[in-house]
Amino acid sequence: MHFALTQGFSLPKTVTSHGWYRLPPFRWDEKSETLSRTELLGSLGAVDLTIRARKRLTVSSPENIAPFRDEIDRRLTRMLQLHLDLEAFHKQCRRRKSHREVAEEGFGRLLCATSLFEDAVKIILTTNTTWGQTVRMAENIVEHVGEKAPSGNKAFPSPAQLAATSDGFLREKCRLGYRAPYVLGLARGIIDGTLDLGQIADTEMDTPTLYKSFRQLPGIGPYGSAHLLAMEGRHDFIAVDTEFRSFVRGKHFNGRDVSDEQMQRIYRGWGRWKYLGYWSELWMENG
DNA sequence: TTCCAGGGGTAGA
DNA sequence: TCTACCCATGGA
Repeated sequence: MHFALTQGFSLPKTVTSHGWYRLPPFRWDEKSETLSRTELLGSLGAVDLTIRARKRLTVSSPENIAPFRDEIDRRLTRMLQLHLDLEAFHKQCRRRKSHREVAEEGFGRLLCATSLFEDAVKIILTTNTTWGQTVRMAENIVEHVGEKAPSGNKAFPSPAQLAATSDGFLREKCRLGYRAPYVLGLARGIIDGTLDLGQIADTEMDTPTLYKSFRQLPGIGPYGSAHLLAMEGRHDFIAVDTEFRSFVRGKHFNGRDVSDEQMQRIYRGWGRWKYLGYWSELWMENG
């Protein structure tokens, strides 16, 4: 199955744009530049998908996925932010000596899950913990709750599958700690209809409204909401976390202790591309 | 032991 | 609107 690609798209740069590719059900093979994922796909249940990009995007699977072409197209578009027009951001990068490399390399697309639900859950798993524990929590959820494909690989659970677990199970088996009620509240809210993700992530909303909308989700605060916005391709808000603070303090303030507001002010000139302005600096620093 | 990590919810001011 | 405090977990 093939899909057209926009010019300048790079699969490895998009995949490794941040840590998401280390969280199951993503599997990334750096050598062959192949991204794999196990997806719940309608009547097929859990199926393995393998994604490569040369001149176009190629998706292959051991199952007959042809009837699901439109659905796969929608999911890959979200996952790789294929709809995102980065020209205005790259234009700003070209104007700054410090960021020319960002435009030349085509950086700016972030790897996302194939659904807002999965991204929201994973963002909850990143809060107030180490990255190693986030990875472990995601592994536990996929291992203990995810549906198994014929290969043995497992998919990320659906809202219904997570809603059917319990607080005790998510704490004891998945080691979520106090995050358990947030994840459960999110899943159960979707199932009982009190949370409508389609309505909450209404693409017609202006960005500040969407930011407030995401903050209604359990366990999603200012950091999580800004992160979810970036995954919707909106970069007006910066997700301020300990990594942002330590990076900006070191790069722009000689290690001095300054307020979050002062740190965010550094990126004011980026307009609607503030988060990518910061994120691209982090990306350049990490090679 | 104590601290704290890619924060968020809540009560009280 | 702002601040202080609590929240599970596990590595340093």
